[in-house]
Amino acid sequence: MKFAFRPSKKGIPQVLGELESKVMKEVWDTPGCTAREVRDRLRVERKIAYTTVLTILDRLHKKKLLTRSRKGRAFLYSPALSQQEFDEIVTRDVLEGLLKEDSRPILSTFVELVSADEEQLEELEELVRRKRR
Amino acid sequence: MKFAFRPSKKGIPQVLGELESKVMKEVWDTPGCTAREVRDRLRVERKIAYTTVLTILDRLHKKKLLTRSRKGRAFLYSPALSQQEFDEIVTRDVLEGLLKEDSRPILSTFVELVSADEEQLEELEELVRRKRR
DNA sequence: TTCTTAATTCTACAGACTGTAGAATTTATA
DNA sequence: TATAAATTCTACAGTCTGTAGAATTAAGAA
Repeated sequence: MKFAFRPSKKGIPQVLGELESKVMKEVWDTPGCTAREVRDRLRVERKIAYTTVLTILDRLHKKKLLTRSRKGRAFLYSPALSQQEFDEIVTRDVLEGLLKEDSRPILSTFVELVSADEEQLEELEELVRRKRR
Repeated sequence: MKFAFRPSKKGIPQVLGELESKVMKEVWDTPGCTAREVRDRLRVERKIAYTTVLTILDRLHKKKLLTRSRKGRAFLYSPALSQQEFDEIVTRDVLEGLLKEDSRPILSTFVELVSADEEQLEELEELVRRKRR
């Protein structure tokens, strides 16, 4: 996958557009759904054209985030990855991207941020300990 | 600052465009330089119009990455931040962005990636130890 | 088989970001 | 005050995302 990570956003929109994110969420909630189903569920929130949803589904499919199969004349869309897998890949790519640089300042900034929460720091310590045996 | 981080790139272009990155580098190398100087130095590599360089300098100034003052009829451009400061902010923002999510998987992915290099892992261990007392 | 209609595909435009650069305008100084 | 240098203005292209109408395709009904 090749994406831009927007630190200022929260959740999936750090990586996908707002509407793309909503559509992904619908498909994660209901794998194997049709465009019409997605559109109907988005419609609850606000007015949106059916073809807009189709375009987004198609773009997510081109990005290989959705798979699809035919049922009658409609497509059934499913996630290519679970949200956990997706999150994992994003985290990995972003961290690898950061660690391309001199790792010293990254390590220290990371530890500093993690230290803001005592439990997080303990968790980190434990993880390091386990690796270090 | 508000930026998108592109993990697939390397260095400053993870955050700025290619040309913007080159221009920043020139200004970091020679604080207080003029547009003409930057253009002349970029010219060594490839053909580029003077106004293109001006546009980029102006955009970087609008992004508050460059400051400028007048000298005669020309502007002198200087970095608003050292490259170290810039890198630090990027690292911080990206890590904070990641840590908005459930931190457990991020911690473990981080430790996993860092473990690929024994020295990095030791460094991390030391940093954690220091925080922990 | 042909028709109806749901569904898809095609096309397009807008706004943000980046690269690119000519044209018009301003201004320092000879 | 004229001129050359510098800036500002404007604009277009390509990418990404949001938006949606128009045209086309094809499943299922008659």
